[in-house]
Amino acid sequence: MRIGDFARLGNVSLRTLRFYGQAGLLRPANVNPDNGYRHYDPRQLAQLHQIRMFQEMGLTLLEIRELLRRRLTAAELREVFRQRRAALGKRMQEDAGRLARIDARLRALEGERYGASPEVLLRQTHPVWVVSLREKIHRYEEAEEMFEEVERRMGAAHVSGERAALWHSCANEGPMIDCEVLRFLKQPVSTRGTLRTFQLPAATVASVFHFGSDRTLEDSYRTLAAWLTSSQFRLCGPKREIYWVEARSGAEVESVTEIQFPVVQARDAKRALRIRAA
Amino acid sequence: MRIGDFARLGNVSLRTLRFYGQAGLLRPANVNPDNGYRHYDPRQLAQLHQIRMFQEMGLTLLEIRELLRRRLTAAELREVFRQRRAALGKRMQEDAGRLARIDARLRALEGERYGASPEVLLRQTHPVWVVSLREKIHRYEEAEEMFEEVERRMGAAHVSGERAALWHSCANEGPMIDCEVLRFLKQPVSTRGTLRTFQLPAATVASVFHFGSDRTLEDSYRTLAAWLTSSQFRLCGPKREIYWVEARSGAEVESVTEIQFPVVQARDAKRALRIRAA
DNA sequence: CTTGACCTTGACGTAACGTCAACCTGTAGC
DNA sequence: GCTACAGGTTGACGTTACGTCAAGGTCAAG
Repeated sequence: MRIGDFARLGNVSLRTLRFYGQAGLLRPANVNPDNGYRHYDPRQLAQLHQIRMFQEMGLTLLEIRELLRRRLTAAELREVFRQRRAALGKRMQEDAGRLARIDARLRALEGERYGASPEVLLRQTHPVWVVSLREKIHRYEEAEEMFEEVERRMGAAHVSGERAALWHSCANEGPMIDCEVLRFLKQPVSTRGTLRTFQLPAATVASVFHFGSDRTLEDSYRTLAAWLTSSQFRLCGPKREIYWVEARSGAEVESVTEIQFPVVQARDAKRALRIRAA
Repeated sequence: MRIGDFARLGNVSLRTLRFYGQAGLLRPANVNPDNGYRHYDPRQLAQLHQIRMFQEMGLTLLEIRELLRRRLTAAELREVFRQRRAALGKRMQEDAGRLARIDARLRALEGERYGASPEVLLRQTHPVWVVSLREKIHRYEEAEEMFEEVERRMGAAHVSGERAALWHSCANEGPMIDCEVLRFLKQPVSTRGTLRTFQLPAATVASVFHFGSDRTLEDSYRTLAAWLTSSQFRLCGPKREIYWVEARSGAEVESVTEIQFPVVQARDAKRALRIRAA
């Protein structure tokens, strides 16, 4: 059986078969030494389909080759499949999140009559280690002192990351502001007293970047709030601020502040999704 | 802001930033002509995150570049997202199938005490156009005549694909065998009378390849039946046989027959899966 | 003998970077 | 002024699983 016929039966391209041969996955049963023609045994059809099956499960050709070459024990095989299962499950989880975010952007586009907010990003954050100090304060300016206290108590060595803050409650929600100031860390460190070290969890956040003076920060908050009400997401944790770049007196550096609203899909949105999927 | 700082803030590698620059996606705000150093404006952080967001939705860098370069209308943007949504949905569907098949193989490994059946494949078939003739017959041998009738009535031009058959009921299920013989087609053709043309639907099938005489075909059926009872799948349609290679008298060619059992997950397996996912 | 289908090897392209290698720059400490 | 050394540069090659030429050899039919 020549390569063309074999490829037709196996529903693969000639290139694929030549590639499998070269990769040591599925060599032709014999090769005519005069003209180099590859000849396949019809029995190899089963092998070809086996390879395609493993491939479809997400194994790489290298893994498949090893799997076929060294006769694996049942335990090893099980381990391979379990790993594949886990990876697939993870990807499906992530895809579900991606799908939700795309839906959110689609809905934002529907409500375009207000002139949309292309500057609002909807993304996943990574978990990050932080050291924090939480206090109730009267004015936002007091946060500065809190940062300075954290930095004094930690020493310069450990606090290499950016400043950030969690606003557990804001000025318009009561008489006091519940503020938690953070510094990002590279590794967890041990802390005592009022200083806490923990891993700021990953989250889906709606975020905007604010450039320039803090006096106009309110505008960005309003943008985010407007986005939130028109989306099918709801706030699910304290608002975050990250001070990526801070203006320094003297140097002409503009500050860059990111405002993040951690969000989850509202309950009715999830239900709608499940119906659509079914 | 030099490239290293910008990369740290944006949580990307230097290589990535250089690549984005070269790809015209995100060029440094300015480049020192003396030493070639790239300098980024902190404002570009928002652009970088926007790019990463689109990328995470599954857009290619090329698409993102076009999307950012030509200011798209809301309608065009919506179309892009809708397409992404559809692709993601499709992948999630497929992944669900893959996951089920991996689970099936894992379960097969658990029940290894019987010596497993590594020759049983569990795979997806593609839809394929066929012409068919269905009749009730007494003995399997009569199928041969049915094939000959189909081929006579179709003419050689159209029936270029392999022979195959659907067994709606077999000898052990009643006095008559309900047999539908098929020939694969490249394109649909119009047929009259008892000949039907339709697209054999895609399916998840458990299959084995049988080599050699039909007299031992029963063995392969038994293998598949054993696999089926130990799996959490159940038959969901007529058994299929595909005659990939047919022995010809004279030539020393062994025949190759594939037996396919179309299957779906049993109801309890689906429930178990849903619980595990939740 | 020609035609056309089929086969060969070899080379390059894909997407989004990772990972060297070889070399240049800027700053800090002595 | 010299020396580290951290940080920058370009350039090239590797990754996966093939697709897509290009240039040329082989085989069966008419």
